[in-house]
Amino acid sequence: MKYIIDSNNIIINDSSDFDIEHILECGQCFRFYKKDNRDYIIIAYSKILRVTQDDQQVTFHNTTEEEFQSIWMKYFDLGRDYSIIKTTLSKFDEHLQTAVSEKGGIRILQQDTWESLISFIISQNNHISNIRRVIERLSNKYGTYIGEIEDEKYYSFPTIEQLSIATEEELRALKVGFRAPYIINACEKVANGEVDLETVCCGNLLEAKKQLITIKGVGNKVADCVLLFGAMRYEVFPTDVWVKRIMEYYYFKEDTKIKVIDDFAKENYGELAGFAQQYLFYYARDLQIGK
DNA sequence: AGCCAGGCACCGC
DNA sequence: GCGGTGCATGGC
Repeated sequence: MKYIIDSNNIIINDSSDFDIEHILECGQCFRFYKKDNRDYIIIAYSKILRVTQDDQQVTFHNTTEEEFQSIWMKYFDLGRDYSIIKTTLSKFDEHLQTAVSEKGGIRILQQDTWESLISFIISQNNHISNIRRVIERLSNKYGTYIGEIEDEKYYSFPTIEQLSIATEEELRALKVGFRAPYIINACEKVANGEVDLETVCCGNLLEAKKQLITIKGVGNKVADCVLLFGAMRYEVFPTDVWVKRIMEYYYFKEDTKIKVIDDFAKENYGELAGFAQQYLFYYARDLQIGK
């Protein structure tokens, strides 16, 4: 995607496949702050970025070309042509076509694998607003101070080493609830190499998933989220309550096992299953479909 | 007040 | 292997 440099800002003029609200509010990431309509502060890779958008353009504030190329191009997946993905998915059926049309500004962020692992452990049986608050508390306590905007201080997501010092009592004090031992177990298994993030990220997919679900508190769905949102494994189809509901509502017309939905998605959407999932999830949740 | 949330571990069968 | 239940917390 082409960009232009305007003093301290980087600007994109073609935003047909980029909507900062869709990208952030679609449930894939948790470390952002809405300052105004289509005006967000994002924390990722130990950096703070402000993004604003209007009808003409997207502006990435106060960043350099070097930082933009090395971090944000990748983070926002700007090297990928989403118009092809959307066209392909729209051809499958009218429901997917509607979801893609309504939520066409979604892009799947290339987030950090470790941060995704902990974040989606926290996400289980939880509301997105609460997930975000818990992750913010974790970052404030165990992460590194990375700067401030308008008197608000921001902290990076804790590294494995930083989070490994946390005790169960401390974590419970941050209101992670029953997930406290899960986080500790994730720290242990990643630190001692039983779970190799390099494998999760770039190795054999089945081996990656096998390793992930050895962690207490990581089952099929959390593993799939880590693989999709933290490891660019676009062939996985995380099926949560919302995806289950919309798939039952549109396709199966009855209570359906997750395995059946998963197989259906893989067979139909193939390499694009992860993208399909995200359009469907955001669309369904926004409209409360099937609830 | 009771139900639910981007589920999972644990238990009984 | 499969289905039921409890789980911390907060919002509605």
